[in-house]
Amino acid sequence: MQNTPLSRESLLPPLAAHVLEHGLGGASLRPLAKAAGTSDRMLIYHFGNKETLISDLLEYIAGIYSAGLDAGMGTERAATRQEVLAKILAQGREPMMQPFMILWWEIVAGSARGLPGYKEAAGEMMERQLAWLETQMPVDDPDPMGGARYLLTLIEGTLMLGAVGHARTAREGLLASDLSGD
Amino acid sequence: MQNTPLSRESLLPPLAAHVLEHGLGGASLRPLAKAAGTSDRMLIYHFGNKETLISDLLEYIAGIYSAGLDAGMGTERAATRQEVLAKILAQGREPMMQPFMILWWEIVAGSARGLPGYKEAAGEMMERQLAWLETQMPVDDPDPMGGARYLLTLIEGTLMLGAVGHARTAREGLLASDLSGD
DNA sequence: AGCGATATGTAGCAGGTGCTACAAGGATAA
DNA sequence: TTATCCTTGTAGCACCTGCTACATATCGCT
Repeated sequence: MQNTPLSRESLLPPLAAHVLEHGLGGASLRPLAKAAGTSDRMLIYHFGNKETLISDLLEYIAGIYSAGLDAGMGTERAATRQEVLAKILAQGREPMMQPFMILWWEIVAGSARGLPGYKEAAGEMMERQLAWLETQMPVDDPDPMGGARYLLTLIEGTLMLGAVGHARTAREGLLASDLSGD
Repeated sequence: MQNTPLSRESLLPPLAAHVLEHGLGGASLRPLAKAAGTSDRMLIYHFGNKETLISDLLEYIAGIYSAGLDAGMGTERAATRQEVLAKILAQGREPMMQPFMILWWEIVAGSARGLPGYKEAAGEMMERQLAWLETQMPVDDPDPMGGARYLLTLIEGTLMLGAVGHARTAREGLLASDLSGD
């Protein structure tokens, strides 16, 4: 036995990578351990049980998502709500974000079903996205707080429709909104 | 061995009931079979394998969802888009719809991950909801088709935020939309 | 040097997983 | 009656599941 001892902190990054690639639902200890270069035995030792592991992992993933949001975009503001929306939807379509988007719906599902740790992680991510959205609102927006919430609702609806193959429906819907530049 | 032989059709209702209660993710053959009063052996016999079973089950669930939509609401039209939205969101909050709402996010997650059968079921449900929504649009709406798509996007975003404990965020967002009666 | 706490490897347990082999019941057709 | 097919029950297989018992190595402390 050698080198730096494992710890929750050192284990979480490879675990998160594995979950981002393969999902949460089918995640079981032995594949997770293999991805982290350890054994299931050690995962249980460091996290206590699987439930805690998943909770900690979700919290960690929420953290890197938030950090990615903060770092991901410059400070130039959009001029209209419509531009903000377009910018964010374009960002969500980036290939780099894809594993995240896919995982996101699993987190929502777990949250809806009340699985431990899921709602906290999902709520945190929403909060961060909302906060970030507020900073992106046009400077002359009459109601930046409310507008950010409105856009968030539209964004999530659009993403959901995209996830089930109805991206076009959402696109056509946005054209019929007050955002379409009428 | 006795009475009416089993068939896919006779098996699907109890299977759907079980899945609506316990979810799709952890659904395994033996509990499913028990819920249907049979053995895993017979489920495989009638459906071939688990994947086909789940696909057929999703299709069936999409069907009963559609039927529920058709039967669920009267024909009196709302006068404004806002009223349509409020009516639908109220319907979604009904306790009877809760198992459906919870299952829905699992279907979305499976659809996003590309699991077989999920996208078809999710797409079908969206299509039905959209069609139904179009019939509910105000008679004097300038763009019923686009408006229905716009409302669908808002609805799904609102439901998602609700699923992760941010119902309030969505509510405040809707107040900042053009629907708020300004 | 000795001791206790921490960290890890090896083996294994009881139970669950999808699925299959085999046999047999019952209905139907010849 | 006999043959055939459809349907079902009983056992079981190989594998995976989370988790644990036990032994052992390593490190800091006294």
